[in-house]
Amino acid sequence: MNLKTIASKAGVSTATVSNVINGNYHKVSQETIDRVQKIIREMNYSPNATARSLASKESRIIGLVVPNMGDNQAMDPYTIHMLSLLEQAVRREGYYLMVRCVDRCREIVQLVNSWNVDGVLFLSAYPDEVEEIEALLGSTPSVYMDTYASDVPIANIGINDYRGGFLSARCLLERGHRRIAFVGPDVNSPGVIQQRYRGFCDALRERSLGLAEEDIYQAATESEAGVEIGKAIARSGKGYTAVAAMSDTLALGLSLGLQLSGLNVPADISVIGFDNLRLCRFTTPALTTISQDLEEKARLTAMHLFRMIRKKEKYAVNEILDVSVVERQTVRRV
Amino acid sequence: MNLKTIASKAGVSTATVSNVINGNYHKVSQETIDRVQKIIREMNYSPNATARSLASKESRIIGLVVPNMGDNQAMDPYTIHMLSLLEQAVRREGYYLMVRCVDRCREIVQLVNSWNVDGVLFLSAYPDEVEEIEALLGSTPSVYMDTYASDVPIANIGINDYRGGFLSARCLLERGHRRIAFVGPDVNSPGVIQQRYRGFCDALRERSLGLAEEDIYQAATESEAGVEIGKAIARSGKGYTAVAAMSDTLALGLSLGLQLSGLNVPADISVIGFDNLRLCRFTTPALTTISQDLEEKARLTAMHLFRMIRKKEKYAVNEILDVSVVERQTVRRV
DNA sequence: CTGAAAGCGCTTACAG
DNA sequence: CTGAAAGCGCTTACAG
Repeated sequence: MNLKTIASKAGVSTATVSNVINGNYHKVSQETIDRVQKIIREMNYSPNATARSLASKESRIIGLVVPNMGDNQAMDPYTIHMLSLLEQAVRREGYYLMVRCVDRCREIVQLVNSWNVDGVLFLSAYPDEVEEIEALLGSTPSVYMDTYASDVPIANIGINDYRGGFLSARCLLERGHRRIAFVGPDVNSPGVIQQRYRGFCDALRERSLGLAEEDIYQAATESEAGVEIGKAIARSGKGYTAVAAMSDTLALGLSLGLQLSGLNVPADISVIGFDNLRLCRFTTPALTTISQDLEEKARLTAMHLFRMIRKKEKYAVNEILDVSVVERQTVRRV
Repeated sequence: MNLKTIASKAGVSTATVSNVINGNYHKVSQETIDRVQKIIREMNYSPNATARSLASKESRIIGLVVPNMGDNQAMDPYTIHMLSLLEQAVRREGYYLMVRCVDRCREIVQLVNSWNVDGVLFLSAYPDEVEEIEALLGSTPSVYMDTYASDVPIANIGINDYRGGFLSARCLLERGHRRIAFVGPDVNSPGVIQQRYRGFCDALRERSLGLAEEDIYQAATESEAGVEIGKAIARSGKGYTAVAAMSDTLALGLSLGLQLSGLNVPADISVIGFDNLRLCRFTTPALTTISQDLEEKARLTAMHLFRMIRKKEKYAVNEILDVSVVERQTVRRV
């Protein structure tokens, strides 16, 4: 059941069997190849990846780092959808996916050191930890998603968050909304949300409008948090006609909170989401949202990682995908 | 950066360092322990898992097998939610999670052989492949979810599917529905759906009703498939007053299909789902469904696996969790 | 084209 | 309590 067994059955050395297994055909005669392969098939042999990895310093493992995950946290639909797309991509290349949820990205040290991972994918990272992570990773290929780290040369695949925020506001403005609430995670820490926020404000500014401090409702991206905010908005007495949420999950929670407070969406108040998750189409009313192309994002991310692995060379790149408004039923004209 | 380095810095043998790392404290004096640990910390050393695994035949890797996944398929919300719960459980125990999506479960051979995984979790398996899988796995601990394989002694954590189906029908019957459509994957192959189907039929039978062949609509669990079925049901002219879907995702798609065809849920037709995914609460109208406790299911599954690992012994067990009706807004009284 | 041998970084009896 | 040494199952120069 190991190389040695195969080698002796075939009457060759382990080196030769190894060469056959690894496709180094130019080092082996055709008849030896055939004989060895036949025996491997007959014995249903599959090489021990652990030994292989130890000897070759490669592992065929891709580490997937899911950040912002405390001990008792489950993944949100966006994360989970992306995970599933990346798993597919990794599987197609014949690699293994090791998923690691962490609170902060630097907790991956062990994953990388221990398992000789061939590459690491970050579902997102904070700008201020990227430098440390890269130092840690050394020459191990890595690709980040949605990471704004202008000072460190990394491979990043993201979307045009600024424009997403801009379109979100413009969609509401064009439909006559003026009293708008903005709901999302912290707009003050650099990253995805801050960019969306800036775009959002700039669109308002074009119409000589602004976003007051009190019109910004801070919430994590889970739907549960959205419910509370929805209620708060309903009883705020601020006369909002629309709410812009920075994620679809948040938007769904918001809508529920608003409805529980007696407001009808969109008759009384409009809601716009962000991401265009699949479930947006299946709610009633269907959620109007800013669409990003998750499939393409996953595809590009995997593509760059495997290109680095094949080239045996890391490189920096910054691919920014476009976004667009998907109009459904939760934003009405006032 | 390896054991040897640490050993020489500490002036001891690699065996001693190894003992310290592995907590075999009874084999080492306290002062040696302290000295070695200090150096390990100073050098920020973390052992090579690959070498460790090769030497010890353990890996700290848990394989998670996600079945029914073709090459271009993404995971559905149920799968994905469960994955996230299991990842959490595995992480808490200090293990690594290797996710493997497969079409049929037997494709895991490589995973298991190659990586010396310490345990395998199956998100579900077909009864007819369980025996083969178990032969393959040998003494490697394994726990299945939602698997009906009465002839092979395995550890299985499931829910009372029969009762779930029964409750689904009874909920509709009690509210006066008589013309009911049943929507779900194949009821003819043994497993989860067949059990639900049987329970469903038995509840109808109690009222001297039955389910005609033509009232059974077969569909995969994705929402997209549901949309088409919803349309088909709307134009069937069969006068259904209610539809029972065997998954929430299917129910959401169904609702959309019905609405696109001009039927209002629940005014014109009622819908009941199955699973009680989180998103049921956030749709309008909120989905009435059969609830299963995913958290508990994940917890029990992980618990049994790690118990086997610690005991170094596989055992058979069949834990069946209860289900219940969660009434929301999609089923009305007629 | 083929094989003997060293080495990857650990763990684990075993002897002392 | 400690260490020398074999071994886990591969890969990879290197010599022939």
